[in-house]
Amino acid sequence: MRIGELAKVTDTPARSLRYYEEQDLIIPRRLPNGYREYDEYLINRVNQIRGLIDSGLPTKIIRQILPCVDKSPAIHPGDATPELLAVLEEQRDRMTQRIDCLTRNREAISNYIDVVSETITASTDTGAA
Amino acid sequence: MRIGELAKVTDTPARSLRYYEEQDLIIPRRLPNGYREYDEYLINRVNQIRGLIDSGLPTKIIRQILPCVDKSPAIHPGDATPELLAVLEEQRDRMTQRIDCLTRNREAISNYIDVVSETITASTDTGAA
DNA sequence: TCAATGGTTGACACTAGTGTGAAGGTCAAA
DNA sequence: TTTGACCTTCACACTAGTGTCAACCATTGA
Repeated sequence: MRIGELAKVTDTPARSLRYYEEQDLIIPRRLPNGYREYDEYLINRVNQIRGLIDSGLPTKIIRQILPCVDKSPAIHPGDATPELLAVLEEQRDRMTQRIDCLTRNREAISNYIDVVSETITASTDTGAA
Repeated sequence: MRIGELAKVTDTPARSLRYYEEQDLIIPRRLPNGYREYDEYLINRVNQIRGLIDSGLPTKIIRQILPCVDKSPAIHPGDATPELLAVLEEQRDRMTQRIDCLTRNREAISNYIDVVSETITASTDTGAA
C-alpha cells in the first residue's frame, strides 16, 4: 500500500509517516517511480508508534525498543548488547512509573466523575438549583 | 519554602516551576521581597504534574484535571459544568488507552529482557561465542 | 491532451517544554 | 561593606512532532 492508504487506515497524517521514516522507525520500500510502498504488517507498527509517542516516549527511545516489541518480521535477540539491555530495563521501569501515574490519576478522575454525576442527577431529580 | 528548595525536593528545574506557574498549574504566594513562597502540599502537586507531562498530557489538559485529582486543599465539585464532565471523560478514556499501550509494550519488553538474559546467561555458562 | 489525484522533496512555522544567560534585587555572613 | 548565594524578569534558542505550502513528477480518465 502507498502512503495515502496507510495514512487513512491508521488515521495518521502522511506527514507523520514521513517523519517516522526520517527517524528510522519505519523504512518502506520504494516503487520504481519513487513512491513509498508499505507492507500490511506496518499498520500495527504505526499504531504502536503513535501510542508510544502519545504516551510520552520520544522517537529515539521508540527506535530502540521497537525491535523487541515488534511481532511482525523476525525477532532477533541476537544483537542484544548489555548496553541495550540496560536501556530496555530503564525504559521498562519508566513505563511502569507512567502506568502507575496514569492509573492513579485516572482513578481520581473516575471518582470525580462519579461524584459529580450523582450531584447533577440528584439536583436534577429534586429540581434543586 | 522558596523555589530553590522546592526544585531540590521535587528534582525539578526552577525553570519548569516558573513555567508551570505561567500555565496556571501552581500559583505560589509572594513574599514581601517578591520571592515565590510555596506550601508543603505543593510538593505532591509538582510530582503529579511532572508525571502527567512525562506521560504525554499537555499542561492545558493537566490544568483542567488537576482540581479533580488534587487532594490537598478544598475539592470543589461545585463548578462542574457538563462541558468539563465531557472533557474529563474524554481524558479518562485517553488515559486508559495510554495505560493499555504502555502495559502491552512493557510486557513485550519484559519478555524480551527475560529471553535475552537467559541467552546471555546460557552462552556465558556454556562458554559459547 | 488536459485535468485531477496523489506522490516526491524541501522549507518555513508553530506549540510545548526546557536550557541558558543577561541584568538586576535581597539577604546573610565575613 | 563587600562577597556570595539565591531570587526576580526577560529573552533567545533548542528539540520534538506536526501543519502547511511550494514546486514538481506520475498515473489515470475524460
